[in-house]
Amino acid sequence: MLSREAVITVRFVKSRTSDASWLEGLNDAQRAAVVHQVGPLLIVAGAGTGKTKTLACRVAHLISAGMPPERILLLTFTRRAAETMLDRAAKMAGIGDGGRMWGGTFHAVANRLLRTYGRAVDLTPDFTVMDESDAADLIHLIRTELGLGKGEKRFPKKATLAAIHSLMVNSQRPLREVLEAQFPWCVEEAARVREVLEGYGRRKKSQRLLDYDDLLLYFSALVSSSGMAEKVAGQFDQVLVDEYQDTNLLQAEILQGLCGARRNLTVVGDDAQSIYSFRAATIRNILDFPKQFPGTTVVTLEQNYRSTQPILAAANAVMKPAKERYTKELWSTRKSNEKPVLCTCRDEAEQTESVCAAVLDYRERGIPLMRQAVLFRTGHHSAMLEIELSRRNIPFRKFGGLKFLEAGHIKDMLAFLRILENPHDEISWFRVLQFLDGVGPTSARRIMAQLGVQRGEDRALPAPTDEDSPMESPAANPLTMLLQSPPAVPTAAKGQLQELRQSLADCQGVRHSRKAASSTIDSGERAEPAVSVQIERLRKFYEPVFERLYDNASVRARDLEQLVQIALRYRSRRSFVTDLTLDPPHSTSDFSGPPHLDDDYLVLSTIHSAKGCEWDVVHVLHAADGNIPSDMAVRDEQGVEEERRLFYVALTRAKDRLYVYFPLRYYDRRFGASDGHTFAQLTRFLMRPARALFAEQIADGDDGLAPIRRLGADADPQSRVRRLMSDPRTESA
DNA sequence: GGCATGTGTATTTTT
DNA sequence: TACACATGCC
Repeated sequence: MLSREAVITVRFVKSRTSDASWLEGLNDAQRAAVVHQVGPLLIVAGAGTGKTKTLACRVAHLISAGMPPERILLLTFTRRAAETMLDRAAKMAGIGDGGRMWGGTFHAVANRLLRTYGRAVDLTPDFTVMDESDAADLIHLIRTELGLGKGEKRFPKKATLAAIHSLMVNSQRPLREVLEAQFPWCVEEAARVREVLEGYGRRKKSQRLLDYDDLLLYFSALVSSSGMAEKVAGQFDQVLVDEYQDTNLLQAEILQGLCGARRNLTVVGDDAQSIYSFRAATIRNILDFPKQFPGTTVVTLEQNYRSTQPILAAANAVMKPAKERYTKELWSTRKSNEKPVLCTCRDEAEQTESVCAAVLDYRERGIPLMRQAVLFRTGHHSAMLEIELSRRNIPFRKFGGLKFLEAGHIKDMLAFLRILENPHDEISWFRVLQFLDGVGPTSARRIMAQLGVQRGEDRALPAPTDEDSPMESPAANPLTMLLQSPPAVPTAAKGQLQELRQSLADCQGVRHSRKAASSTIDSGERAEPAVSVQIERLRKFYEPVFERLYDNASVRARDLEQLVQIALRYRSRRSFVTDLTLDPPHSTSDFSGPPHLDDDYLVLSTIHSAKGCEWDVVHVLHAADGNIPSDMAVRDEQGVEEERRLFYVALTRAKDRLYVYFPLRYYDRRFGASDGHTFAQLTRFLMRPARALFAEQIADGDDGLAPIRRLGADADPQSRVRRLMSDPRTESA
């Protein structure tokens, strides 16, 4: 897996030695940020202004000044970003193990701290972390139990309920307010929504499940609890936060607790790139930072090292009408005569055609696919392009959109592992039991009750006393129950049940149906086979189920292989399962043939996932109103403003060349199947004067891309010759 | 009653 | 594509 910023890292490290000469490579503003001494620091870093470099240098500087690496905490948006930065800093500072520094997402750091200090906030260290869809599934379970959704009125669906809950927690606003603001059609049902969510809270607690929001919630509790705050906060002398514009209120609260009175806090961000309000991120965090942390030093980085001046001019023009922001005007010394291109196409097919042609053309001209990217608002915007790319044997990887982890078969496999990890995990049982023939929701519930999956909800967790938590007696463990005294199942499933029990037992490293040791130690500690081995064993049971369940089983089987590959890197099942939910692989290469990682490939990405990345050539698809801005987001001004920033993020990913495509007609699935074509309007963000900064092309005309398009045609003699000469392996990879 | 199966439909962005 | 919902089968 290639780091998005790997290129920069290598280049930088090679040209610098490990003494402090790296300070010389900085401009004045960057240097000021790097050498800042104590107290809160806000670095307002425009797109491409060397933010990563500055942050890494600052860490290196701190270390050179004598700060022990393990007393530095770097919070980032993705784990990869943390790794990249710490790695760079370690090399600059000339220390071998950057591993001693703390780095990761808020969620990952929360997980790590809570495994150690969780007891202080009434949490046993053996909790499992659920992802968003697990949360939705658990909510669904409660929703049906309460008989909701059967009434004559429609009741919010599980995903909606999960979203409501998450927004409420992360924005720390009361339920009613959240409903009124974001889910007005659910206001009437407020009482029942509350009922479901309360049940959800109780269930999580009794089953030791934490969702993403809980991680932050408990983290916050930890750093504000009277006993632990000192201890936890006292571990760190300096806290640095990247992408601060995309943090939420809860995260700001955590920082308050974490930095305590010392307030040695550095935050970096760009208010113009705040694009995660749907996850309750609030632009207020960065705008109000100086108020929240009095005595803040503000440093603004405005020199852009990434893009050519014409690209920046266009991006700035798009941003100009934005209302509240830190004013900054990005500038670059990278001159160019090439304006960004606005390419009007007849329809999506022509857009696809144009992109393919341009991509291939640039490749011919020496820009590898890797240094080009296609960006779009939503995952399915690239559907047609993906088909065309595979038809033409152009390898690509897609970031964002449907994730590996969300695929049903991956969730299936994880469900087994999670039962082994936490035998009270209700959603996993519910999923697994229904693999048995003739077992549906009702039977699954019955069996779960029989096994005692659901602990009494009122029963408190074991008091946080001494080291090893006094687990319930082995007999009360649902997994042990299953192995010792199999529950009644439909006759058709008898054999399957036997297989299931055997597979699970094999993973435990404990002999089937033998009296479990009376030890009170966590059963996971007993000589458990490697995770990859466990997966292989579970497949014995799962394989037939899998083939019955999914009609494209052969394609999906590859993913299971990949899961095994990932598992090989992990020592324990717990860290594997946790890591996978906390830092899921987020690319798919399903359609582009077998993944040769060293091969050149084109990057397709949602704009959200493109954050922090850069490419020589960037193609932005579907720049039509309704797509950008998404018509889901245009109800209020804030929504539109966020879409503006999103578009800005897309434009500022480009270093040398930028293409924005505008298909005149697009297919809108909402309007029937026969002829759902809609005539589109150009995105409102490219009205005058921004539009004037683009060179306009008509894809279909005799000018513009016509010469480029010819290259793609088989009939073109030149391309036929080229094809004959080129290496077949790279050509058809 | 509960399960398998088929049909229609609605799909933002993600730690 | 996956999910909610309706229908027919054990």
